[in-house]
Amino acid sequence: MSLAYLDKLNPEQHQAVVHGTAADAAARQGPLLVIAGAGSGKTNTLAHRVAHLIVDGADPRRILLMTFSRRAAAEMTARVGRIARLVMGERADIMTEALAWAGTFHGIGARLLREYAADIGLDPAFTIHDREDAADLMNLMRHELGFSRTESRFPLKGTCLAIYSRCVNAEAPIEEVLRAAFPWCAAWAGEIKQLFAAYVEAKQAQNVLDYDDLLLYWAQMIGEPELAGEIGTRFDHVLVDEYQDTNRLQASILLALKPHGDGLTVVGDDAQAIYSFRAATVRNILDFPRHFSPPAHVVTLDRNYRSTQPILAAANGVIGLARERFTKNLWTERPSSRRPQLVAVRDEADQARCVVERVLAQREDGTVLKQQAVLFRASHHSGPLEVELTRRNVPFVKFGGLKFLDSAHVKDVLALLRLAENPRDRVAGFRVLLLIPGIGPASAQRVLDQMAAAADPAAALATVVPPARAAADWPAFVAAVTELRSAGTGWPAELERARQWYEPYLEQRHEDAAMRRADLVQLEQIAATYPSRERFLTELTLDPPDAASDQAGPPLRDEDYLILSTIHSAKGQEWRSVTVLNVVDGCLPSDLATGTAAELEEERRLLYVAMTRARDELALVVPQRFFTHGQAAFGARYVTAARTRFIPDALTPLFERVSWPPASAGAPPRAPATGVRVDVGARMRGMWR
DNA sequence: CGTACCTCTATTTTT
DNA sequence: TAGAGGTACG
Repeated sequence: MSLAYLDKLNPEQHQAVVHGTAADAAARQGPLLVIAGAGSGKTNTLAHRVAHLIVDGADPRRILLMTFSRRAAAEMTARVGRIARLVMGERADIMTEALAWAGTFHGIGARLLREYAADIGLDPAFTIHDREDAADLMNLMRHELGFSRTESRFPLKGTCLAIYSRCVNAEAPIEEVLRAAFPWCAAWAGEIKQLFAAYVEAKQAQNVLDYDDLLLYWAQMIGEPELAGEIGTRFDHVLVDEYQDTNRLQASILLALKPHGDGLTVVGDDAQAIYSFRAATVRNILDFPRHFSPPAHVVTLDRNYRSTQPILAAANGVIGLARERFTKNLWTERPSSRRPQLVAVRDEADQARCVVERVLAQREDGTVLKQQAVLFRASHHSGPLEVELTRRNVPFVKFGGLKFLDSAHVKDVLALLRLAENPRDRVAGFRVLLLIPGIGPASAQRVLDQMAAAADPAAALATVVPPARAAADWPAFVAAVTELRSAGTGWPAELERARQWYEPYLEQRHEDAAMRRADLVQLEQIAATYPSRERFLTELTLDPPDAASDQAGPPLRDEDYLILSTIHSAKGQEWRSVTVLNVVDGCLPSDLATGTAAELEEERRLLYVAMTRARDELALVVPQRFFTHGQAAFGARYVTAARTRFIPDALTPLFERVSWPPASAGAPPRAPATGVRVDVGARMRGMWR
C-alpha cells in the first residue's frame, strides 16, 4: 500500500500524522499533543492523521473527532475523504461516510445523551434551550422566587445565566465565580444558589437541557464507571481540535473518556486562545502532557504556510509582547516586499468608504470578493461599513452576531415544533400560546400548569378550556399540535404544517409579512436537509446557519461576496486579503475587557488571530476619532481615539503607514477617479446577475 | 388582555 | 443610546 500522501508533509507534520501507527519510525505510543501555530497546516495535518488511521486499519465508526463548529467538522471529513481516496480509491467513500462521530462537543454530547437517555433517567425526547430560551426560563424562576422585586437590584436574567454557565463550565463554586468574574453580584451568593436550584429543577420537570447540560450530563454519565467503560471503549481514537479553547468541564469529559490517554490526540495553539469568556482555559493544553505517565508526546508545528514574511513579522511582533507565551515564533519562506498597512482614517464613516474602495480595487486586481475578509472585534463595529456596502451595491455575508434564527417569526414557528417534540417545554409553550389572540401571560401560565399536571401533557391540551376570547382560535391550535405529534405528517412536511398554522398570525403581527414569509420558506428548505424533526431542532440550536442573509439580499449560491466577520468567528479561516476595523484602544482591546491583565492578554491574542488570517494583504484601519452618542450633559460629540496599545511605536516599523483619503495635490479628495471607475464596473457586472 | 408609556441600565466575543 | 423590563391604564 502506497503511503505517498505522507511525502508532502514536513517532518513535524509527518510525525504528528503517523504517531502511534505502523508507519511511526519512532514507534511512539500513547497520547499526542500537537501545538499547531496559525497557518501551520493544522487542519491538513489533522485530516491526514484521521485518513492515515483509517488506512492503517482503524474503524472509522470508532473514531471520535471533535471540532469547534459543525462547519469545521464537515471540512475535516471532506478532506479526510480526499486523502483516503488517493490510497483506497472508491472504497474510501464508504470508509469516510462511516466517520459518523465528527462534530462539536455539544453536538456529540446531545447524540450520546439521546442514545443513553434510558440509562440516566432522561426522556430521549428532550429539547434543547438556546441561550435566549435558557435566559427566559431563568427569568421565570427569578420572578417566582421574588428576586425581581428586591430592594437593591438583583442581577438580570442574562447575568444570572452567565454566572450559572461559568460555574458549570469552569467546575467552580458560585462564590469563587462571583469573586473572580462577577464581583458586583457577590452579595447575592445565597439567592443565586437558590435560583440555580430552582432553575435546575424546572429544566428537569420540563425535560429540557441547556447548552451546558449537554456537557454536564455527559460528564456525569461518564462519571459512572460502568457507563464510562462502555462509552470509552466505543472509540479507539479521540481527536480534539482547537484544544486551547476548551474548558475544564470538557477536559474532564475527555479524561474520563480516555483516562490513560490511549488513542487521544489534541491539537491547538495557546497563542490563539480567545474563548476564556466561555470559561475556556489555556491550562487544558499546557497541562495536557503531564496528565499522563509517561507524559503525552508533543509535536510542534511552527512553519507557517499561509502568510507572507512581512505579515508574519508584524503578527510575531504583536504576540511577542505578550506577558507569557509558550509557543515559538512562526516562520515562513514566503517573501514579499509589501509590509502590512496601518491605515489612518478620519472617522468611522471614512473607514467604511476607505474599506469599500480598497475592496473594490483589490477585486479589480484579481482578488475575488470571497477571498477578502473584513474583521472586527464586536458585531456592531461593521454597521457603517454594511451601510456603505449596501449603498454601493457590494454583496457581502456577515458571520457572527445576529442570526436569522433570532428573528421573531422564525422562533415562533420553531417554538411550535419544539412544543410538539416535547410538550413539557414551557418556554416553547409559553411563546406559542402568547401568539393566540386572547391569551396573555396569565392564561398561558394556566394552560401550561394543566398540561404539566397531566401524565400526558399533549393529550391534556385537548381537554383544556381556553379563555372565551381565545375560543375561536383554539381548535386550530390544538389540531396543529395533535397533527404534528402524530406520525402521519412526516418530516419535513411538519414544518409546512406549522407554518400553515402560523400564517394568519404572521399577517396580523407583522407589517412586512411578505419578507418574513420568505424567511420561513427558506427555513423549510433548510429543514429538508435534515432527516427528522428531532435532528433539525437539535442541530439548529447547537449550530445555527451562521451567515445571516442581510440587507444585501440572500447571496446566490455561487455569487461572489465579501466576507464580514467577528474575529471570533474568523477562527480557523484564511483569506488572501484581510482588513481589520477599529484597531484602536477601546475597540481592540475592547474597553469592557481591560479590567484584568488576563483579559487584556486575551485581547492581544485576538489581534494576533485577526492578523494571522491574512495570506498576502493585511491592513489595520485606525480611525482617528469616534462619534459618541451619550452623556446627556455634553450631548453627542467626537472623541479622539488612539492606535491600539498592542502596536506601540517600537512595532510601527513593521508596518507601512498610510492615510486615507490620500493627500492629493489639488484634486478634490471626495471624487477619486478610481472609485468612480470601479463603481461603474460593479454595475456593469450587476447587469448580468 | 393588550398597549402605551416610563425608567433604568448595560454596553463583546459563542457552543 | 437602545433596549429591556416594569407600571398603569383602557
